[in-house]
Amino acid sequence: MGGHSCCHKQKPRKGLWSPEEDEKLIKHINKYGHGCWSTVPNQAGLQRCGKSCRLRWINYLRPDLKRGTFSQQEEDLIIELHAVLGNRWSKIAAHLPGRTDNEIKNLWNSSIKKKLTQRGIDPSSHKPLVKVDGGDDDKVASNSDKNSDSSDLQSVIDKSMDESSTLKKEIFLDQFLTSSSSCCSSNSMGYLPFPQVSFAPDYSSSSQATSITINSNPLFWLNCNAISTPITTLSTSMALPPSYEEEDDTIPGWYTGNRKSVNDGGRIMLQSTCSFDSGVFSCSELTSEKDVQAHLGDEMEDLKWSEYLHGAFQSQPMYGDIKTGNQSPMNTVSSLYQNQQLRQELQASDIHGKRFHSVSLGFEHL
DNA sequence: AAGTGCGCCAACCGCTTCTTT
DNA sequence: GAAAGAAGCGGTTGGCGCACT
Repeated sequence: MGGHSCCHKQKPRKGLWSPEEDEKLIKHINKYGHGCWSTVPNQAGLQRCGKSCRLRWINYLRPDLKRGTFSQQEEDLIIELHAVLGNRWSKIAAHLPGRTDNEIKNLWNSSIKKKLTQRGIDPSSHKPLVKVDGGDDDKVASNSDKNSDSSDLQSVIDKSMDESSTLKKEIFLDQFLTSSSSCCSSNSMGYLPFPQVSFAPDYSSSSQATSITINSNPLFWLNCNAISTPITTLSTSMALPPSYEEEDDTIPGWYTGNRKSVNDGGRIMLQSTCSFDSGVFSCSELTSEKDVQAHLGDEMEDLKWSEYLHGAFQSQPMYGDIKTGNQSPMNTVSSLYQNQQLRQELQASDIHGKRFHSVSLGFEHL
């Protein structure tokens, strides 16, 4: 494209902006607003393309920009959001006030990517990297590439999601987003009759019992003040090694995020502390999807179901050394880690294959 | 001091999406 | 519904500054 309508008349200036140009642009926008960007260069007396003016304003001159280095919390949030949203920088930026998509993209490419790789995490898939057997020491591969046997929960999920239900989820989400008409506040959100998948293999009778509830309703994470996050509530006793139970809040290994461990009559309940105002969701609260509108912060989010799946199940971050037990101000992101925890716990179970077959069957009912 | 390599970041490019006519 | 223009987005590039040799 190169040639915008605003650039036809005269050859636009390129390259870095001079302070004079900045001043002109600021003055003009402060006085008149930007209106149509293609007319800004002429009106402001700039020999720039309107697109270039827009970019300069958005990325550099806007008064609400937060300059300076990213905090650790911001970085963590970016990583977590990236796990959910992928390279959708503008979406990610929407959750970091004062930061631009360009800034975040640059940070990702220059810094975060490297850090994750050093920590043995594939920055694109957010899965742990593993050494390739017999290969070059430096060669690593995504864990999921290697461990694809049927006992791998991830592959089970991937298969069931990718092959049989992604299309349905997309259709569903389309309906969900387009049919939405009423706004739901953070404490009166609507619910879909979406399968709240539960496996409850008699957890009252056996120490081997595992009760897992995966709430697959996109609203559970779309309607979140700070970040969209799937809620995975799990109450389990068998999957946790004794040390977990003893250490209460401290889960060794990769996860030391924000969680509570509640002793519930012999069972250890790991509970999300997601910052949903309403706190507890129940099936009885479900309403028709017609009544539902997803909110992500203040804006409608156009997440597709397949992306949700990737975020919730396929792209679980494992940043044990990032999370150091201190609670992030962004509480809501922590539940992402819980999905990872869920996976790990299920991997310890010899029955999880069946369980996730049930998940996919459940989704089939969409 | 000069040359080189590297990282960071602002800006560009081209494509897609949205809006208007 | 189609076409055109505008805006938005994400990948990529290029230049600057710094560290190292």
